[in-house]
Parts: sequence; structure tokens; C-alpha cells
Amino acid sequence: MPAKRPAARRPTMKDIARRAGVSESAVSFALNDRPGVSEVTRDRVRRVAEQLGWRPSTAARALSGEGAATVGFVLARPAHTLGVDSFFLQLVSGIQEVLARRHLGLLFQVARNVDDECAVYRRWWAEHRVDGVLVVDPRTDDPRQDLLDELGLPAVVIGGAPDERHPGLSTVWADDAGAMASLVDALHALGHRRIVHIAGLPGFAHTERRIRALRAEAERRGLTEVQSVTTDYSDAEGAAVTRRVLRATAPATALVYDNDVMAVAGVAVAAELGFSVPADVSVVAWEDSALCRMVKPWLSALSRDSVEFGRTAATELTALLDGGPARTVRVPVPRLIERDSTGAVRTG
Amino acid sequence: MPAKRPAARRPTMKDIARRAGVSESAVSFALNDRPGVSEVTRDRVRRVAEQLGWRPSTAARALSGEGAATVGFVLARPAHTLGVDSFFLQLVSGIQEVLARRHLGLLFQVARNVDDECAVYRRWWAEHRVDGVLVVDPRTDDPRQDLLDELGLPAVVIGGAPDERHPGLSTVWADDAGAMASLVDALHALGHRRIVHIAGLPGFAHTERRIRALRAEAERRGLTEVQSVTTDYSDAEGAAVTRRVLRATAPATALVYDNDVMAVAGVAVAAELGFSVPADVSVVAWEDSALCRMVKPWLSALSRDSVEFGRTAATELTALLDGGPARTVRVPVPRLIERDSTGAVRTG
DNA sequence: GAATGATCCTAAAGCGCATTAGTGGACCAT
DNA sequence: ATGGTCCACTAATGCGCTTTAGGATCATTC
Repeated sequence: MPAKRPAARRPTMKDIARRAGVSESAVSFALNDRPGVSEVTRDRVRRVAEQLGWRPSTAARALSGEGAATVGFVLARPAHTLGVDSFFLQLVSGIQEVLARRHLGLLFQVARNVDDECAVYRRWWAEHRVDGVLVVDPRTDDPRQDLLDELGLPAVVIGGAPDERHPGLSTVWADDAGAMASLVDALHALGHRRIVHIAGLPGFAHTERRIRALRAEAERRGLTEVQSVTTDYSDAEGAAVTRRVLRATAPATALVYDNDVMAVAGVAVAAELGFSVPADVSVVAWEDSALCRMVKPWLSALSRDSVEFGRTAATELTALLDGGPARTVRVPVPRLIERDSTGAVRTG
Repeated sequence: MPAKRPAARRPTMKDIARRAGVSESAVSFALNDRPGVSEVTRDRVRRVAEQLGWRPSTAARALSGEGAATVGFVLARPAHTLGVDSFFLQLVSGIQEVLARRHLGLLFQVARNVDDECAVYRRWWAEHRVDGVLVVDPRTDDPRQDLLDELGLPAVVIGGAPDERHPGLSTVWADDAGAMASLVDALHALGHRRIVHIAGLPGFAHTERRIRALRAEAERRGLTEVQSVTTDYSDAEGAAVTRRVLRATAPATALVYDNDVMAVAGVAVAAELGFSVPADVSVVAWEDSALCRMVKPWLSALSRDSVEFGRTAATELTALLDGGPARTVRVPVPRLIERDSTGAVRTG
């Protein structure tokens, strides 16, 4: 006979109170390190709780005003760009590390677009589900930040610009402009003058930052054959753009891809068109991952510590939840790892 | 002056009751489609709720016995194998699709190992956080299933074997053995006799299933030079094993990798050692993704619909939560997509 | 014209916890 | 002895919801 649900009952504070011979309130005080009980009683209560395997019911906690002990994370990208991105899993991994330490849960949701994402925030807020959220892929003119302000939902924007007029939101960002500048430096030093930047989704704040930075650098140096092309981050578009660019008369000598996936797709296309990397064209990926060492030649890449990025973001959020002020923190500038896909431009 | 938290109060049923001029219980009946209120009242209450933007507080719901409206998902793999795997994001994507429709939240956590994972389940259960969980990467002799049985926590095992003696758990699985058999069929027809299977983590149920299936097929055909080697799914180990295998005297003519990442790493090593794919060695990836079309030659792969896999699993879990019986459902056998990395064995 | 139901609704209790307002006693000062 | 302070603890309330037990009103029935 298949044993029916043992339905082991979860122990409650009442159980602890009974076993310890004190009132429920005493138990509450004892377990929350509040004054009002003697040390001996506190110890006894703690031991009983431990022994019973008691854990506070998040529902009850949340109901009595303590918050849900949960933070939210919404991923809103076109479905087909989700698959191959190593960044997010790493980011989430770092986030978890910090949250788990404080027993905070991570509520995860994928949405189709920013509007849906906003709806999710509204619902979470109304349902009392999360105490705060982590926002990724901030846009220029982002409706989410206004919404979060309005709801008063603590939030950390990951990858946002520091010039926010949303004083309630924390921001964790990398200096893409600086990274782009030093990248152009490096390429320029190698003799590259025709540079194409295969960017990510237009409207993303960091995409725009990189594009602007590239343009500024080009102007500063008087380079006229430098441009950015936006894509949807997919290998397909990365390949398509590469094809178009390399078929031009006087094709670019350096290609900068906004992610590793497109860069890999790009070198495949280059090879197919008879371009040798890096002899004919240099390739740089803006995101380092195992992928970059899985193709030949190994890809030079701008590397940052995505796990640490996640840790930082989560730390800021917990600070916010603790009542701290909103802050803007900058993570280290991505560093260029030169591997085999970049080289001096062919002379003559 | 920076506007302080507007602290917009969430509307409660009491607000609705007041505005609609009825009691709170009437509101509850009305909104939950329970008998006890007239249609006109029901409509009025619904309208007021709508207008106020009311949503039930999950905390309150959970507290009054309705469950947490949340399911859990723990990912326990060594950190470095997390990064490049496209399978999980797709799986989660499919899971979400089903859960979101019912407004079920997905609580996500990464753990270091199975023991930590068990601890997470215990905590979630004690904290009343989830109504059920989705379990991935089942092992042979898996402590999780016993634990979940013990806790009476509804669960769906994704990728488990169908021969479970855990009648309380649902299982969603793919017929790896069948897929392996047809794969060996195909390779055998191409003339391959020396086949090496670069498998995933030992102890994983599906790893063992594939290994057993390969051995069975080999025996059935009297092939003696067929073997499986386990790895940790990383590109590094995939490359290392490939190197070792191809350096052997009489190296294998066909390599079957348990994921796309290792397969890609493998072809790179093959090229490096002077092996041409597929002329000298055929390569198949057990998992199809954009990756397989990002290298040259394009990789032949066993393809399955991971998003649909996720949908199926989530559907089973919701059925379980609705009080349905535990079931074992099989998803379609992975299909071999023949691209450019497989071919007839070189004669002579 | 009282008993019987059916219908629509309200009152009240309870879920598990935090928190506020007591309560009784020990201990001190007057 | 009287009042005042601490101290360690208990009682009671509320969070937002579901649910059970009733009540009030009205139509039906013999």
C-alpha cells in the first residue's frame, strides 16, 4: 500500500512554547534576539526550536509586516536570444551566493518584453511577494524605473547609467565608455582604422553607452570609417551583419562584438568568406566565456567577473532592504584579454 | 526635494468590502467563485476589486492554508559547468510559460551539491515557501527523492528513470536508451566500429542510462571497441578526453558527446591534432543549440525541444498540485539532426 | 399560519508570527 | 509600610485572507 502523504506537520512557535513551558511571545522574543527574556530561557527556547527543526513561516512573517524575505528577478529578452548567454547564469549565481547567506529567496520570471515585466512588478508588489527587485538590461527611457519609484519597491538596476534621476534606486554599473575607449586605444595602436562595432539591442542603456563612446573616440582621433550596428544579440544577426560588413569594398579590419555568441558566429562567417583572423580582420568579444576558447583562433575578449557583478548587485539590494540609502556603485572596468583573434593590421 | 517612498498602500479585501458595501466574507466568496453571493453582488465586487487593482496577498493566502503559489527549482552543479549550458535557460523558459499562466511563482536557487539541495528543500518546506518542486539531474541512488517523499512535498523529477519506487513523485523523462540505440544504428550504418562516448557526470541517472544503452548496443552488435568516458560536462574535460582518445593507436572514428559544449571543444582538439571532421572522425553532440551551428563543420546533434520539456514538467507539477495522481510521462525521443560533422568512415 | 427550505449575506475564528500593553514579583529607596 | 523601578514574562491584538457557523429575508408547503 503506497504510503499516503506522511503530512509531517511543520512545527510552529506554539509547539516550541509548549515544549519549553513558556508563552508564545517569549518564544518570539527569544528567537528574534529581542529583549524581554532571560538568557537561560532564550537558550532553552533556541534548543527546543533547533531540535524541532523549526523555521519561521515566511507567510506568517510577511503577514505581520516583516516582508516576504524574497527578491525578484525578471528577464525580458526575446526568447531566442536567451539560450546561449552565459552572462545571466553567472550573474544569478553571484546573486544567489549573497542572498542565500541571508536566507533570502530569489523569485525568477521570464517575460516577453518590458511592459510584461512592469506587469510582473505590479503583481509582485500587490501580492506582497517580494521585498525588492533586481533590474537588468536598463533602457534609455525606461518605464520600469518610474514604476518602481511609484510602487516604492526597493530596486537595484544592474548595468544602468549613473546619471539617474531616480534617487530611490541603487545602480550597479560598469564603465563601458572607459572600456570602449581603451579598446579603441588598443586597436588603434595595432593600426586599425576601420572598426565596426556589432552592438546589441538598441535602446539598451549599455548598448547606447558603448555606441556613444565609440563615436566619441573615433571623432577624437579623426577616424571616419568607424561605425556601430545594432543587433538582437543572436548568432544569426551577428553572422548576417558580419557578412554584410566584410563584403563591403574596403571592409573593416577590426570587429567588436557586443557578446561572445555573435563574435563566434562572426569568425565563422569570416572564415567562410576567406578572411583569416587575425591576419585580415581582428575580432574582439565584449564578454568572456568558455565560448571564446572553444573556437580557433581563441577570441580576445573584454572580460569582467559576472559572478562578482551579481554579488555586488545583491549586496546593494540587501543594503537597501536594511534601510540603507540608494547608492551608485561602479564595478571594475572590463579588461581586455588578448588572445589570438587580434593582431596588427596587415600592411600594404 | 526627492519624494520619499510614496508608500502606496496595497488595497485589501477590507477596502473592497467597504467600497462595495458588503462584508469581507462576501468579497472572499465573490472573488473566489464560491457560492453564497448573488451574481449582481459578485459582479459589483469584481468591478471594485479590478478598479482598486486588488491582488490577493500571497502571504495571507498561504497562511490560511492555500499554499504559497510558488514552486521551487534548485540547480546543483559545479559552478564552472553552469556557464555555457543552454539547456537550463530553455527548460526554465518553458517551465515559466506554464507557471505564469496560473500566476505561480518560481523560486530559484543554485546549490553546490545534492546535500545542500536537500537542505534547501527542507528549509523551503519548513518555511512554507513552496507548494512543490522541480528536480533536475536525478542520480542513481538519489537522496532527494526519499526526502521529498518524507516531506510530502509534491515534486516532478525531470529526466528521471521511469522505474522509480517513489509513487508520490511524477517523472518526466526522455528515452535516452532508445536515442542511443538509434544513434549507434546510424553510426554503424556509416561504417563506424570504434565509438567513444564522452559522457557527462557519473552518477547522473541519464548518464548511466546512456552508458548502459551504449554498452548493450555494442554487445548486441559484437563491437568491442566501444566505450564511455565520464566527465564533468566542461569544455576543459571534453577537450582533455578527446585529446587522449584521438592519440590512441587506432583512435575512435566516432565521438558522441553528452553535451554541445564538449562537442565543440572536441572538434577544436581534433582539428589541432590534425584530424579532419568528418573525414577522419565523426562527431555528434547530445544536445542541440546555436552552438552547434557556430563552429565549422556544423555539428550533427541529437535535438530535443527543451522548452517543451520544461512545459511538460511544469504541467505535471500543476496537475500534482491540483491533487492529481503522480504520473510518469515520456517526452519524444531526441532526434538526430545530421549536419556536417558525421559521415561515412574512411575506407582503406 | 406555522414549519420548511432556499438564498444571500454577516460575524467570528483561525492560520503563524510580531508587537504592544499589561502583570506580578523582586529589589531598591524613602 | 508605601511608592517606584526594573525585570521576566504573559495576554491580547492585528496582519489579510479563508472558512465555518449563523442570521435574516423571502417564497413555498401542508
